[in-house]
Amino acid sequence: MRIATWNVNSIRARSGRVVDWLVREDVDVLAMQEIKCKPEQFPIEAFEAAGYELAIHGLNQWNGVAIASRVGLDDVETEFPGMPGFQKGHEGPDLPREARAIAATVDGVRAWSLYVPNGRSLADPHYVYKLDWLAALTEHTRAETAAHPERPFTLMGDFNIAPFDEDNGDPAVIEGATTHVSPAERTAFAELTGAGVTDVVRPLVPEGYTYWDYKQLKFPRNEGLRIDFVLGSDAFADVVTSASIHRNERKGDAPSDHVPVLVELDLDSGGDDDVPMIFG
DNA sequence: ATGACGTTCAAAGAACGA
Repeated sequence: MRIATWNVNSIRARSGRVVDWLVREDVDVLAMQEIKCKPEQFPIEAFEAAGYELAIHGLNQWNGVAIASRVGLDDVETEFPGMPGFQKGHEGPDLPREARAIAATVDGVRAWSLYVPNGRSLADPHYVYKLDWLAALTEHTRAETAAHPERPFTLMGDFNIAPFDEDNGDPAVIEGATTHVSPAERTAFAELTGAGVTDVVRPLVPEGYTYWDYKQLKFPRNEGLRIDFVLGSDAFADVVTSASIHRNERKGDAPSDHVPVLVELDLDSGGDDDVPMIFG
Protein backbone atom coordinates (compact mmCIF):
# COMPACT_ATOMS: atom_id res chain seq x y z
CA MET A 1 0.00 0.00 0.00
CA ARG A 2 1.19 3.50 -0.87
CA ILE A 3 0.07 6.05 1.73
CA ALA A 4 0.86 9.78 1.78
CA THR A 5 0.24 13.05 3.59
CA TRP A 6 -0.11 16.53 2.06
CA ASN A 7 -1.08 19.93 3.42
CA VAL A 8 -2.89 21.08 0.26
CA ASN A 9 -3.66 24.68 1.35
CA SER A 10 -7.21 24.70 -0.10
CA ILE A 11 -8.40 21.61 -1.96
CA ARG A 12 -10.71 23.70 -4.14
CA ALA A 13 -7.72 25.67 -5.45
CA ARG A 14 -5.68 22.51 -6.08
CA SER A 15 -7.87 19.45 -6.75
CA GLY A 16 -6.46 18.98 -10.27
CA ARG A 17 -2.87 19.02 -9.06
CA VAL A 18 -3.60 16.70 -6.15
CA VAL A 19 -5.52 14.09 -8.14
CA ASP A 20 -2.93 14.18 -10.95
CA TRP A 21 -0.23 13.43 -8.39
CA LEU A 22 -2.24 10.59 -6.80
CA VAL A 23 -2.70 8.92 -10.17
CA ARG A 24 0.88 9.51 -11.34
CA GLU A 25 2.36 8.14 -8.09
CA ASP A 26 -0.12 5.25 -7.79
CA VAL A 27 -1.14 6.36 -4.29
CA ASP A 28 -3.73 4.31 -2.39
CA VAL A 29 -4.38 6.60 0.59
CA LEU A 30 -3.86 10.35 1.00
CA ALA A 31 -4.19 12.26 4.29
CA MET A 32 -4.91 15.92 3.50
CA GLN A 33 -4.69 18.99 5.71
CA GLU A 34 -5.90 22.57 5.27
CA ILE A 35 -8.66 21.66 2.84
CA LYS A 36 -10.22 25.03 3.81
CA CYS A 37 -13.81 24.06 3.06
CA LYS A 38 -16.92 22.26 4.27
CA PRO A 39 -17.68 18.73 3.01
CA GLU A 40 -20.34 20.02 0.60
CA GLN A 41 -17.74 22.31 -0.99
CA PHE A 42 -15.10 19.58 -1.45
CA PRO A 43 -14.41 18.61 -5.11
CA ILE A 44 -15.47 15.02 -4.51
CA GLU A 45 -16.11 14.23 -8.19
CA ALA A 46 -12.46 14.66 -9.20
CA PHE A 47 -11.43 12.08 -6.59
CA GLU A 48 -14.26 9.65 -7.32
CA ALA A 49 -13.47 9.73 -11.03
CA ALA A 50 -9.95 8.57 -10.13
CA GLY A 51 -11.30 5.77 -7.94
CA TYR A 52 -11.06 7.29 -4.45
CA GLU A 53 -13.64 7.59 -1.71
CA LEU A 54 -13.41 10.31 0.90
CA ALA A 55 -13.79 11.04 4.60
CA ILE A 56 -13.99 14.81 5.10
CA HIS A 57 -14.01 17.00 8.21
CA GLY A 58 -14.36 20.73 7.53
CA LEU A 59 -16.36 23.32 9.49
CA ASN A 60 -15.55 26.58 7.63
CA GLN A 61 -12.75 28.17 5.59
CA TRP A 62 -10.16 27.43 8.27
CA ASN A 63 -8.22 24.23 8.79
CA GLY A 64 -10.10 21.14 7.58
CA VAL A 65 -8.76 17.61 7.10
CA ALA A 66 -9.68 14.66 4.87
CA ILE A 67 -8.62 11.17 3.86
CA ALA A 68 -8.92 9.82 0.31
CA SER A 69 -8.69 6.06 -0.13
CA ARG A 70 -9.09 3.44 -2.84
CA VAL A 71 -8.57 0.54 -0.39
CA GLY A 72 -11.55 1.12 1.90
CA LEU A 73 -12.38 3.70 4.56
CA ASP A 74 -13.88 2.50 7.86
CA ASP A 75 -14.53 3.69 11.42
CA VAL A 76 -14.12 7.41 10.77
CA GLU A 77 -13.50 9.66 13.81
CA THR A 78 -13.04 13.45 13.83
CA GLU A 79 -11.43 13.96 17.22
CA PHE A 80 -9.31 12.00 19.69
CA PRO A 81 -10.06 11.74 23.42
CA GLY A 82 -9.12 14.91 25.29
CA MET A 83 -8.57 16.94 22.11
CA PRO A 84 -8.81 20.58 23.23
CA GLY A 85 -10.81 23.29 21.46
CA PHE A 86 -9.96 26.91 20.75
CA GLN A 87 -11.83 30.17 20.41
CA LYS A 88 -9.98 33.46 20.09
CA GLY A 89 -10.57 35.68 23.11
CA HIS A 90 -12.03 32.85 25.18
CA GLU A 91 -10.57 30.55 27.80
CA GLY A 92 -11.81 27.42 29.46
CA PRO A 93 -12.08 23.67 29.10
CA ASP A 94 -15.04 23.41 26.74
CA LEU A 95 -14.23 25.56 23.72
CA PRO A 96 -15.40 24.42 20.27
CA ARG A 97 -13.19 21.83 18.59
CA GLU A 98 -11.57 22.84 15.33
CA ALA A 99 -11.37 20.62 12.23
CA ARG A 100 -7.82 19.41 12.73
CA ALA A 101 -8.11 15.63 13.00
CA ILE A 102 -9.74 12.78 11.12
CA ALA A 103 -9.06 9.06 11.37
CA ALA A 104 -10.06 6.07 9.30
CA THR A 105 -9.08 2.42 9.04
CA VAL A 106 -7.65 1.77 5.58
CA ASP A 107 -6.82 -1.85 4.66
CA GLY A 108 -6.29 -2.66 8.33
CA VAL A 109 -4.15 0.42 9.05
CA ARG A 110 -5.46 2.95 11.58
CA ALA A 111 -4.52 6.31 10.03
CA TRP A 112 -4.92 9.86 11.35
CA SER A 113 -4.71 12.98 9.20
CA LEU A 114 -3.63 15.78 11.56
CA TYR A 115 -3.22 19.52 11.28
CA VAL A 116 -1.46 20.55 14.49
CA PRO A 117 -2.23 24.13 15.64
CA ASN A 118 0.28 26.71 14.44
CA GLY A 119 0.91 28.47 17.74
CA ARG A 120 1.14 31.94 16.10
CA SER A 121 3.68 33.31 18.60
CA LEU A 122 5.27 32.19 21.85
CA ALA A 123 3.11 34.65 23.82
CA ASP A 124 -0.17 33.80 22.08
CA PRO A 125 -2.90 31.62 23.68
CA HIS A 126 -2.72 29.62 20.45
CA TYR A 127 0.75 28.46 21.51
CA VAL A 128 -0.61 27.01 24.77
CA TYR A 129 -3.39 25.41 22.74
CA LYS A 130 -0.77 23.84 20.45
CA LEU A 131 1.10 22.29 23.37
CA ASP A 132 -2.12 21.06 25.02
CA TRP A 133 -3.29 19.58 21.73
CA LEU A 134 -0.01 17.69 21.31
CA ALA A 135 -0.14 16.43 24.91
CA ALA A 136 -3.63 14.98 24.36
CA LEU A 137 -2.48 13.41 21.08
CA THR A 138 0.45 11.85 22.91
CA GLU A 139 -1.85 10.25 25.49
CA HIS A 140 -4.14 8.93 22.76
CA THR A 141 -1.16 7.51 20.89
CA ARG A 142 0.17 5.81 24.00
CA ALA A 143 -3.24 4.25 24.72
CA GLU A 144 -3.95 3.14 21.14
CA THR A 145 -0.56 1.57 20.48
CA ALA A 146 -0.71 -0.25 23.84
CA ALA A 147 -4.26 -1.50 23.28
CA HIS A 148 -3.69 -2.69 19.69
CA PRO A 149 0.02 -3.47 19.29
CA GLU A 150 -0.53 -5.69 16.26
CA ARG A 151 -2.53 -3.12 14.29
CA PRO A 152 -0.45 -0.70 12.18
CA PHE A 153 -1.14 2.81 13.52
CA THR A 154 0.00 6.06 11.92
CA LEU A 155 -0.15 9.80 12.61
CA MET A 156 0.28 11.69 9.34
CA GLY A 157 0.20 15.38 8.74
CA ASP A 158 1.44 18.89 9.30
CA PHE A 159 2.87 18.94 12.82
CA ASN A 160 4.00 22.59 12.64
CA ILE A 161 7.24 21.68 14.45
CA ALA A 162 10.75 21.43 13.02
CA PRO A 163 12.07 18.88 15.52
CA PHE A 164 15.80 19.32 14.87
CA ASP A 165 18.01 22.26 13.91
CA GLU A 166 18.64 20.72 10.48
CA ASP A 167 14.87 20.82 9.84
CA ASN A 168 14.98 24.62 9.72
CA GLY A 169 16.51 26.22 6.65
CA ASP A 170 14.67 29.53 7.00
CA PRO A 171 16.75 32.29 8.62
CA ALA A 172 13.51 34.06 9.60
CA VAL A 173 12.78 31.16 11.95
CA ILE A 174 15.12 31.58 14.90
CA GLU A 175 15.95 28.53 17.01
CA GLY A 176 14.30 28.82 20.40
CA ALA A 177 12.76 32.24 19.76
CA THR A 178 9.88 31.59 17.36
CA THR A 179 7.21 28.96 17.07
CA HIS A 180 8.02 25.65 15.32
CA VAL A 181 11.52 25.54 16.86
CA SER A 182 10.97 26.41 20.53
CA PRO A 183 12.22 24.02 23.22
CA ALA A 184 8.68 23.32 24.48
CA GLU A 185 7.43 22.37 21.02
CA ARG A 186 10.44 20.16 20.40
CA THR A 187 9.93 18.50 23.77
CA ALA A 188 6.26 17.92 22.94
CA PHE A 189 7.25 16.30 19.64
CA ALA A 190 9.88 14.16 21.37
CA GLU A 191 7.28 12.99 23.87
CA LEU A 192 4.90 12.10 21.05
CA THR A 193 7.59 10.08 19.29
CA GLY A 194 8.33 8.36 22.59
CA ALA A 195 4.73 7.31 23.10
CA GLY A 196 4.59 4.40 20.66
CA VAL A 197 5.30 5.98 17.26
CA THR A 198 8.46 6.97 15.39
CA ASP A 199 9.23 9.03 12.30
CA VAL A 200 9.34 6.37 9.58
CA VAL A 201 10.54 8.75 6.83
CA ARG A 202 13.66 10.26 8.38
CA PRO A 203 15.72 7.04 8.42
CA LEU A 204 15.05 6.62 4.68
CA VAL A 205 15.13 10.33 3.72
CA PRO A 206 17.55 11.99 6.15
CA GLU A 207 17.53 15.41 4.47
CA GLY A 208 14.98 17.73 2.92
CA TYR A 209 12.23 20.18 3.76
CA THR A 210 8.49 19.75 3.24
CA TYR A 211 7.39 23.42 3.36
CA TRP A 212 8.63 26.69 1.89
CA ASP A 213 6.89 30.04 2.52
CA TYR A 214 5.39 31.62 -0.60
CA LYS A 215 7.17 34.89 0.17
CA GLN A 216 10.69 36.12 -0.46
CA LEU A 217 11.90 33.47 -2.90
CA LYS A 218 12.01 30.96 -0.07
CA PHE A 219 11.71 27.98 -2.43
CA PRO A 220 14.35 29.06 -4.98
CA ARG A 221 16.69 29.76 -2.06
CA ASN A 222 15.70 26.43 -0.48
CA GLU A 223 14.91 28.15 2.81
CA GLY A 224 12.29 25.70 4.01
CA LEU A 225 11.15 23.73 7.01
CA ARG A 226 10.66 20.03 7.61
CA ILE A 227 7.35 19.96 9.48
CA ASP A 228 5.24 17.29 7.71
CA PHE A 229 5.71 13.78 9.04
CA VAL A 230 4.55 10.20 8.91
CA LEU A 231 4.82 8.70 12.37
CA GLY A 232 4.14 4.99 12.76
CA SER A 233 3.75 2.39 15.48
CA ASP A 234 6.12 -0.59 15.56
CA ALA A 235 3.58 -2.63 13.57
CA PHE A 236 3.51 0.18 10.95
CA ALA A 237 7.24 0.92 10.89
CA ASP A 238 8.03 -2.79 10.48
CA VAL A 239 6.26 -2.93 7.10
CA VAL A 240 7.62 0.32 5.59
CA THR A 241 9.63 -0.48 2.46
CA SER A 242 10.33 3.02 1.07
CA ALA A 243 9.66 6.71 1.63
CA SER A 244 9.96 9.92 -0.38
CA ILE A 245 9.44 13.68 -0.10
CA HIS A 246 8.00 15.02 -3.37
CA ARG A 247 9.84 18.32 -3.65
CA ASN A 248 8.82 18.78 -7.29
CA GLU A 249 5.24 19.43 -6.16
CA ARG A 250 6.39 22.84 -4.88
CA LYS A 251 7.21 23.79 -8.51
CA GLY A 252 5.02 24.87 -11.40
CA ASP A 253 1.65 26.59 -11.45
CA ALA A 254 -0.33 27.16 -8.26
CA PRO A 255 1.53 24.87 -5.87
CA SER A 256 0.67 24.38 -2.21
CA ASP A 257 3.36 25.74 0.10
CA HIS A 258 3.78 22.14 1.37
CA VAL A 259 4.77 19.03 -0.61
CA PRO A 260 3.52 15.47 -0.21
CA VAL A 261 5.36 12.83 1.82
CA LEU A 262 4.83 9.25 0.63
CA VAL A 263 5.47 5.90 2.32
CA GLU A 264 5.16 2.41 0.83
CA LEU A 265 4.07 -0.50 3.02
CA ASP A 266 4.27 -4.24 2.46
CA LEU A 267 1.24 -5.27 4.49
CA ASP A 268 1.65 -8.93 3.50
CA SER A 269 5.07 -9.23 5.09
CA GLY A 270 3.63 -9.07 8.59
CA GLY A 271 6.79 -7.30 9.65
CA ASP A 272 8.55 -10.53 10.63
CA ASP A 273 10.94 -10.83 7.72
CA ASP A 274 13.55 -12.40 9.95
CA VAL A 275 11.19 -15.16 11.06
CA PRO A 276 10.81 -17.90 8.42
CA MET A 277 7.27 -18.78 7.43
CA ILE A 278 6.35 -22.37 8.30
CA PHE A 279 3.84 -24.06 6.02
CA GLY A 280 1.84 -27.18 6.78
C1' DA B 1 9.90 47.68 6.48
C1' DT B 2 4.23 46.46 10.82
C1' DG B 3 5.74 44.35 3.43
C1' DA B 4 6.65 40.97 0.09
C1' DC B 5 2.38 35.51 -1.06
C1' DG B 6 -1.79 32.92 -1.19
C1' DT B 7 -6.49 31.52 0.34
C1' DT B 8 -10.96 32.47 2.33
C1' DC B 9 -15.35 35.23 3.14
C1' DA B 10 -20.17 39.41 5.13
C1' DA B 11 -16.61 41.09 -0.52
C1' DA B 12 -13.11 45.27 1.32
C1' DG B 13 -9.85 44.56 4.14
C1' DA B 14 -9.19 41.12 7.75
C1' DA B 15 -7.88 36.70 9.35
C1' DC B 16 -4.77 33.15 9.01
C1' DG B 17 -0.68 30.88 7.91
C1' DA B 18 4.79 29.25 9.88
